[in-house]
Amino acid sequence: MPKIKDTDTENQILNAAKKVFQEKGMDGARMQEIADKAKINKSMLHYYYRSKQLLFEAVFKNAFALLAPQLNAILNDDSSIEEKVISFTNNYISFVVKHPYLPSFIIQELNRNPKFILKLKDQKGFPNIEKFKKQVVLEIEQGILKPIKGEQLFINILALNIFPFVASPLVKAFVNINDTEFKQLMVDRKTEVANFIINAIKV
Amino acid sequence: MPKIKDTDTENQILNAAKKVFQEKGMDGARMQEIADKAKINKSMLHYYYRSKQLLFEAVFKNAFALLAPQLNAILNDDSSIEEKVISFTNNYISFVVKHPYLPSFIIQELNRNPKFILKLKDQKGFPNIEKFKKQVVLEIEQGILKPIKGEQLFINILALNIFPFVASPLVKAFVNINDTEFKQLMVDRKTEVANFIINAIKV
DNA sequence: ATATTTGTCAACCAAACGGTTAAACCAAAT
DNA sequence: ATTTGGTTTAACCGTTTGGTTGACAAATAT
Repeated sequence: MPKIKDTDTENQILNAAKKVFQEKGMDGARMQEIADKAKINKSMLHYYYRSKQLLFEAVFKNAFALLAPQLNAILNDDSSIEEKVISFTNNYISFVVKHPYLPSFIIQELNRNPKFILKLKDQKGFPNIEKFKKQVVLEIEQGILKPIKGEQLFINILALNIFPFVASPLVKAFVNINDTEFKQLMVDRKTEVANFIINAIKV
Repeated sequence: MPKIKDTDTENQILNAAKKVFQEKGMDGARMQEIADKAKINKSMLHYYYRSKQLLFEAVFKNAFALLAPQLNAILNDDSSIEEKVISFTNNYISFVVKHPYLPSFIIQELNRNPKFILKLKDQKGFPNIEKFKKQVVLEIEQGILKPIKGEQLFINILALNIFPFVASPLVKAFVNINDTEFKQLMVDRKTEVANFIINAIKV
C-alpha cells in the first residue's frame, strides 16, 4: 500500500456524477462534463468506475438509498395511519428541498429502463407494502378509517407528496406562479396535504 | 419515388418521431431510428424539419395540444366542482391508456428545459386557473366545500390522476404488482380517486 | 415538349462521444 | 537508493451522431 487510501478522487467523481446525472439524466450526461466538474482527467472516471453505465448505476443506487428510508417510515413504522400521514408529509418536503432533482431523476430513469428496479427489489431495505396493507384493513375494521384499499391509499399519499416536485415546471405554469410563490405553496402543503388525506379517509 | 400528392411523408415522419421521442426523450432519441421507423431516408427528416430540435418541438407542441383540452375541461367548464372531479378522473384514465408515454414525456422534457413552457404559455388554449379559483371560493362561501385554496385543490387533482402513470415502474415495484394488476388498479381509480377527493373537500 | 420545382436517396462529413493506451508520477516498502 | 504499485495525465482510437451534398426522378408549370 503505497499511498494512504486516497478515496478523495473517487468521492469527487461520485459527487460530480450525481450532479450531472441527476440534472441531465443518463442520456443527456457527458463523461467530459463530469470530469470537468470533478476537476480530474476523464480517464479517472474509467479508472474508478470502468464505464458510464457503472458510474450511472452507482449514482442511481446512491439516490435510491436516500429515498427508500423515507418510504419505509410510512410503511413499517408502528404509529397509526393518521400519525404516519402527518409525519410523512411533513418530512418529505424538507427532504426534497435538500435533494431537488432526486425524485424526478429516479422516476425518469426507471421509465427509461424499468427492468433496472428488479436489481433493487432484491436488496434488503426495499420498501414493502404488506404491513401497511394489514394496518389499513385493521383500522377500517376498528371503524377509524373509511373503506379503502391499502394500495390505493399508499399511491394517493405518494402522489400528493411527490407529484408537485416532479412536475414543478408544469405546475408553476398552470397555477401561474413564480419560483418564490411555488416554494411557499409547497411549504403550505406540509399541513395542507395531511389534512386533505385525513379528511378523505377518516370516518 | 414520389407517388401522387405525397404530403404523406411528412406525416409518417411526425408519427415515427412521436413514438421515438416520447419513448426515449430528446437526448435518447436518434434521428436514424426515426427515419427507420418512418421507412424513409434520414435526409428527409432534415428536408421537412431542418433539425432534430425543430422536429422535437413539433412533436412536443403536438403532445401538449392533446393534453391541454383535458385540463381545460376541469378549469373552464360550468359544472360544479364535484361534477368536474368525477368527470375528469373518469376521462383522464381513458386518455392516458390511449397515450401512455405522453404525461411522462411532457414532464420529463419540461424538467430538462423549463424555459420551453414560456413558448406555450402565450398560445391561446393554454390552461388558466383563474376561473377555477373563483369557483372554489364561491362553493366554499356557499357551504358546499371545506376551506381549501384553489391552487392546492387543483394540484391535488392533477397529482392523484397523473402521478401513478408517470411513476408507474416505481408504483408497480412498491405495491408489488405486475402489469395486469396495475392496469386493474388504475381502472379502479376511476371511481376511487373521485371518491377520495370528494370525501376530502365536501362539507 | 421543355424547363423548373419538389421530393428522394446514397454517400459523405466534421464533431462529439465513450473508452483505451502508454508513459509519467509519487509515496511507501525493501 | 531502488523497487513497487496504485494514481494521474495527454494523446489517441473507433464509432456514432446530427447534418450536408449532389445527383437524379417525379410532378408541375411554361
